[in-house]
Amino acid sequence: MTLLVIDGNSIINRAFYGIRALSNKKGVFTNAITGFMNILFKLQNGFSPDYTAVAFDMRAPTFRHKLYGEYKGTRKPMPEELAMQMPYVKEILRAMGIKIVEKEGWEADDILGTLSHAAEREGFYAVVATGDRDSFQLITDKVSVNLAGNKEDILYTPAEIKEKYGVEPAQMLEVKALMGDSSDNIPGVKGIGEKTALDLIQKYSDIKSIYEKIHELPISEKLRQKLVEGKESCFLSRELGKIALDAPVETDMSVYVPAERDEVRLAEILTELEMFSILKKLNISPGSIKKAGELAAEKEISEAREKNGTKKAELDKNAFDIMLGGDTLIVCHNGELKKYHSESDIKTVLECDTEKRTFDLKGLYAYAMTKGIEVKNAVFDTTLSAYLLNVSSSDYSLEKLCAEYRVKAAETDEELPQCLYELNTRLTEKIGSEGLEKILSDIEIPLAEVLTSMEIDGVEVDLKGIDSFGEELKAKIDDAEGRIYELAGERFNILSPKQLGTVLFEKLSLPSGKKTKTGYSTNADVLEELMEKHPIVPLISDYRAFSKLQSTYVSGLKAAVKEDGRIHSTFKQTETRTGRISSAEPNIQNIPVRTELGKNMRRFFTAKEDFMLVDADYSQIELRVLAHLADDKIMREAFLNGDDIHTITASQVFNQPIDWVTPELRSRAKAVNFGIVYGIGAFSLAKDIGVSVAEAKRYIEAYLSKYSGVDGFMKQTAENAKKNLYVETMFGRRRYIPEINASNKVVQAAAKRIAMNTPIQGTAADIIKLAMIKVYRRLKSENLDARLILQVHDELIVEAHKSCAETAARLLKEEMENCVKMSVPLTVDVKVGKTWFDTH
DNA sequence: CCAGTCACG
DNA sequence: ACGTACGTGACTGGA
Repeated sequence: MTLLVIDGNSIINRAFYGIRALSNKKGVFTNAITGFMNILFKLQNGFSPDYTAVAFDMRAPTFRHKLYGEYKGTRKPMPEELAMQMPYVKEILRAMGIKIVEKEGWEADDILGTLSHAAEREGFYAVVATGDRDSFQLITDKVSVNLAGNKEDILYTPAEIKEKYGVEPAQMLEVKALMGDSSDNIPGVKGIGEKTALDLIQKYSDIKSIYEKIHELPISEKLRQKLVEGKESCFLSRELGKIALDAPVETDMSVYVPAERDEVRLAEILTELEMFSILKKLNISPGSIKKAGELAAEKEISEAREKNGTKKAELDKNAFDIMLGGDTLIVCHNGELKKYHSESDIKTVLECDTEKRTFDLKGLYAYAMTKGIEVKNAVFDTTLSAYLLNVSSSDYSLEKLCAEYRVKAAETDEELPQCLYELNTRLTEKIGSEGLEKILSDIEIPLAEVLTSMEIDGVEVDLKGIDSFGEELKAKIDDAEGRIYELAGERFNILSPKQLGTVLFEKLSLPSGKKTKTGYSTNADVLEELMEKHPIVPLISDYRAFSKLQSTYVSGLKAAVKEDGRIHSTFKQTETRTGRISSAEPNIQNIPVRTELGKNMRRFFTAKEDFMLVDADYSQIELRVLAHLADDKIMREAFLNGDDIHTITASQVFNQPIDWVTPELRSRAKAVNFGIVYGIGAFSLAKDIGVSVAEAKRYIEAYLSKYSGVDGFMKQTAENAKKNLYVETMFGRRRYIPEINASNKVVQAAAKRIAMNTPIQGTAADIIKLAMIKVYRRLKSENLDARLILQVHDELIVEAHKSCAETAARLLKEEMENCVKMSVPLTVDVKVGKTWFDTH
């Protein structure tokens, strides 16, 4: 028979600090709960205990704790993010039927001691699971300690302790009496550390024996003096460190046999916490999950309806719920599922007038477009809706969504129609109650078609050109490499930050500034500081730049070219938290442009024969969005006048007439403008433009006092975020930011910056998405031999036949500038060229 | 698989 | 005293 007794506080504490912050959408943190549950599973699987108990601290001002108070009273209070997780852990344990043991005035440690001791008396084995080593004194032949959450997953037995510390487990208390424990505020003997303490106890067994013959011991006079002076503290420490074996808790083991678990309750709590992986590990029956889902959904829906005055969604039963599985089209209709395999059948279904609710619309378009099939009347998409409802998720699989929206997941094809219908109903309701219908129907759904078309078209690349550029780079890399080895006096891997750090900061003794978690920082900022200090530094900087170009761009792009001589990047529609689209395999949105050398890469992105590239980019779209959202008088005026915004900002911030603004001042003002958009901090601004932090602080203050609309907008946005736990773009796209109320100041400050930046970046993203849809449609309706092929956040690229390139250019500018009405004009610069390089 | 680095808007 | 601007994706080295 085995008893598992867990130190709840200690394990939860470990989990909290060991796992990065996780939270559900409502801002309940879940990292400690998740960590605790995983450790609990591991312990249950590892030891298959017959009895289980979880102990928690309950400190109260009893006599014993008044004694403690002097020492332990100084312990930091539990952070709010951790405290809020405690009741959930307890509730989960109760639902699992696991006994919680706590007693006013007693610490978890004492309960561990008492229960393990009681188990031993019965002749049982006991495993004590805790995060700290205090409990080693409890170890006996029958009681072992598992240091849960530790890397080395050792089960500590008397033999282990003896081997590791050279003393008996019971003597660990004696050791502690000497060395103390700073984390527990146990003083020990001043000046004695672990080594001396272990040595003394190994030789003399316990503190009593030591002090009995303290004057005869063959030890240094210095040590003797320390011991004599620390005598009182030593005996007190022993008392403080001693774990009780007689706490007044139930010691009849039969109480700790787990009771039957309440599956519905478990499912309820875990779905509320959005802890689906744990839910899965518990193997809860689908019936219970469904029941819990119904209960929770009912509650949530009625709450949402009450708040928004909306009524229950009734989805059209005649519409199709559609999914693509490989080359098979799965169509659910009125509870029935049909599969279509032949292209002509699929064409008939997709092109019929019946309304369609899809799952992964872009995927469906990808299939359809390549076969010349249209998708008619797509009115709803599961994936896109789920994205709009929670832009921060990284998994929009059907399985995950069913769990998140409390719909019973389909285990067989027969159940799929029900599942999709219910899931889509839930999503439709939420889209409605959060005001996201427009953004779904007018932006994301039509955009899916545009993105698919762009992916299919791709962009032509000049392979020969890339190759010869690669040759040039190779020569530069080899040359730099040779010189670096020469200056360093050895060969090493220059791309290894670790090896490079050793060479720069140890061998060459250059002043090392910043450090990273793993060693010296060697990033571009650090190298910049060292530029003049040693001739090897600029070479390393060059070597890095050449290698980056070679590996990511030359080799990377070459590998991505398909048989048609074009690159077909994937545009991801549900990836970013701000509403931007992202590009991958290869990423086409980070092709070099800022350096002369890197810019050359753009020569290899070219229009096909007889075609031209038409490149149109928004000018300062984010600042214009800010001027509009903040309704800032001065900033709006500047854009309405067509003034240079950075010059105006310089004139405002530095209090200079416009004509007196030097390039240097303009450049600083530009950095301030960027900083404002990102949610500025004086430290970073100072670093960016190379002035003192005090100076940077003055700039920001001046900025916000001149642009008072911006100041008000930022304050209002942060306030709204705190109240709602989300922020919105001009079009209502939402991002939840639960961390906005974090007690950790650093976390909260970061959340605040996100809150201020997201409406700006997100609105700009909404605008260009609208522009893409308009441009796509117009190119089509006007029958131009021109296609939208690339998007780089504020820039659209069209490949147009040379005969209509100028027409396409005018069309692009017109659609982009007029796609939304704002209180400031949007302006677009367009250029036509054979290659991407030529259009800049 | 993560950390560090660096390319873009 | 601490950590320090928003949003991405790809590559390399090294545990």
